[in-house]
Amino acid sequence: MSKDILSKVEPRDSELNANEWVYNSLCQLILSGEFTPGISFTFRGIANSFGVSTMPVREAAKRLISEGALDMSEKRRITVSQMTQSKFDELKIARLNLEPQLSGLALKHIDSKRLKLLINIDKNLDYAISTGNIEDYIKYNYQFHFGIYEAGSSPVLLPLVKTLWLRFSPFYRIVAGRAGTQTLKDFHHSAIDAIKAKDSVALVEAIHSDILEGMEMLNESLNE
Amino acid sequence: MSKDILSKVEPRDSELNANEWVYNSLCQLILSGEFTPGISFTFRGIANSFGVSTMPVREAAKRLISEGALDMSEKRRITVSQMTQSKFDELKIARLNLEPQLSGLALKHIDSKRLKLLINIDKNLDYAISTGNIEDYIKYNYQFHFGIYEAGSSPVLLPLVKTLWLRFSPFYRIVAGRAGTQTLKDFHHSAIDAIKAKDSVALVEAIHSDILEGMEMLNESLNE
DNA sequence: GTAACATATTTGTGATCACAAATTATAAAT
DNA sequence: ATTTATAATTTGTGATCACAAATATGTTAC
Repeated sequence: MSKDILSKVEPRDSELNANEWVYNSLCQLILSGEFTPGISFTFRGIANSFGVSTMPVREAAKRLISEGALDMSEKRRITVSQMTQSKFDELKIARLNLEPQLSGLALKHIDSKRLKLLINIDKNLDYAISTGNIEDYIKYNYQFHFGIYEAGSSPVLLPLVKTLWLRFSPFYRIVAGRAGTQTLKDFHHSAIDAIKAKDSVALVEAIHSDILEGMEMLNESLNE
Repeated sequence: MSKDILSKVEPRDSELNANEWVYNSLCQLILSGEFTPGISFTFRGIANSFGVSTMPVREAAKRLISEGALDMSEKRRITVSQMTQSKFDELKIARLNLEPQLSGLALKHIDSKRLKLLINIDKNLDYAISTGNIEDYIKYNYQFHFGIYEAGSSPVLLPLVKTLWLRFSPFYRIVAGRAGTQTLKDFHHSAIDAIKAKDSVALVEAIHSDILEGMEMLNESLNE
């Protein structure tokens, strides 16, 4: 792992344990599409990059392995998990069954301040789509979805869903450089309308459609 | 943690890493209802019980913490997570949305040998219900569900569902000693019939009903 | 008896070390 | 040039140590 990883990562909060800092940082790197599937590390390599010992790295990486985001596939090597069609299908099923429900639970906790935030994120997202900026698309798409999900406190479903995102996010990198984003319909507008109207059924439906579309885009790239 | 934990646990396979052995063992203890909610440990205590150093225990326990089965709530103490009504509701939602789907995916991979196994497990389950033996009920109920789920290889959904079971299983202990099991209808028979008929819709429906009933039983105990 | 304080012990965290196993690099042979 | 054999390096694993912070224990004072 290159030494300049630190520049792409939040500096360490003094109150944060080393292992939590490493874990959060690796999550951020995965979720932002910074890691390509197949890229590989070693504990010592990551430890050197972060300037810590191997101990906190082991805890952080092992956790990500158990969450399915990383693999210890070849022996003595930590890799970003490769995607397969069947894994992808399962991820799609899990997302479609959990995330709409989660958004439904969160709806009643979305206040006007958060709504304003979501509208702003969506504006950035629109721009990213129109300019084909896949990196910003990844970032704002994540912020939009979790901006909704995190409104309600869902200690079970929210971490579950986050592990799903950790698994498919590296594959946005595959669609980078293509014109894929420009063909996307924007179900986020429907979601925002539903939130304004406090219409739970409509919000669930919008999130469902959005997931379907996003995963379809990824699926097409997977089969080429 | 008492020293005789080793007697309740599979002996260590020589090919298994220490941390995997400890993890599997702790899972087994949790899933079998051996641990009561609120019971607390220390890394060193577990390490002594298993006769290993704290290293593999840290990895195993940290993983279970990240999976929501254990908590590091009070500082310097590892506990079996306490249940709350809202956590329980989320677990119910997650189970109802994932497990029926998972059983549907697995159906086509259930051969006659596995069907025979399931019928046998169900027989044991019936007996456990009729005699009010909650410990056997827990064991055979787990074997029945995962006997179905594990038929198909679902690398995403299966581990996800397992973490759900790790979270609610300790609460079967609460209903121990009550006559709760004797009032249970047996949706496992419906499930077996559906498997025999290779009827996916019926199987999904049976698993759904079974989860609903099982969680309802737990929910009643939670509110007393 | 009970509260307040000081002491002793235990805890999780992070770093370091030893080691066998796996990988990579090097040399030799055909 | 390609394969084979050997040496050197790197890897994950598990154990141990140091340490600050938290807990438990003992002691005193009222």
